[in-house]
Amino acid sequence: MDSDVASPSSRASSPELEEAGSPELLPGAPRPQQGSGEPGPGGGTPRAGREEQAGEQQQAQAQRLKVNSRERRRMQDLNQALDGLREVMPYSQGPAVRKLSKIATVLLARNYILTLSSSLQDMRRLLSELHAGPRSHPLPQGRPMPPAAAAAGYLGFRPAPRETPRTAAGPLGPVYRHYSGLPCLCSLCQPVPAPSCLRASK
DNA sequence: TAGGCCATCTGGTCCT
DNA sequence: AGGACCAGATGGCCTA
Repeated sequence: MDSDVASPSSRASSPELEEAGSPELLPGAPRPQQGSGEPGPGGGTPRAGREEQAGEQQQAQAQRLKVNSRERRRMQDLNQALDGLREVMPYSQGPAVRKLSKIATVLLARNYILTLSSSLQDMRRLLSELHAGPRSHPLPQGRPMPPAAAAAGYLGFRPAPRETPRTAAGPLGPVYRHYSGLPCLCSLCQPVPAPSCLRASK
């Protein structure tokens, strides 16, 4: 909830755009990059030609601003969606905890879903076994104990407690922590192919 | 100070 | 033609 959903940006890095006024072409953002320099050096056109050119430039500029604005909005929507995802993720949230990075959020969400699916399957199997034979032992002898408790933990998941038994300084960074009593969701403990950008390289 | 993360701009591509 | 999506580039902020 404390996320930056409402604010235009979560980081101070974003050059505060004047929402209503002139959003584009920020004062401190002269983008000299990419050879998008003036297209026409002015091929000897007289006054009329120059005015026409200026008009075209203005039009192109306006079009650019529009595209930029749309793109900005698109990215903000994406970030909102990510914030929504963070809100339901099992990691401690609060002012003292840094926000999960985007990539960590996505990876964690995937593992979370996988774990929930697995737990759900176990629960269903348990239920069907219970219904099948009332007198029989709910758990076959040789079978490894299903993580029923863990599943229950997930199904009735509460915001993680303060205590953090051990930390994972892995791909998910210092933000994510392992919690006692809950199967780990991080990519260290789950077979999730970590993208190259996350592989420990230093 | 280096590296991580991020927001933004921009050009390209694809789709409607 | 216009919009959505994507990826590369750039520069700012923050932390170890």
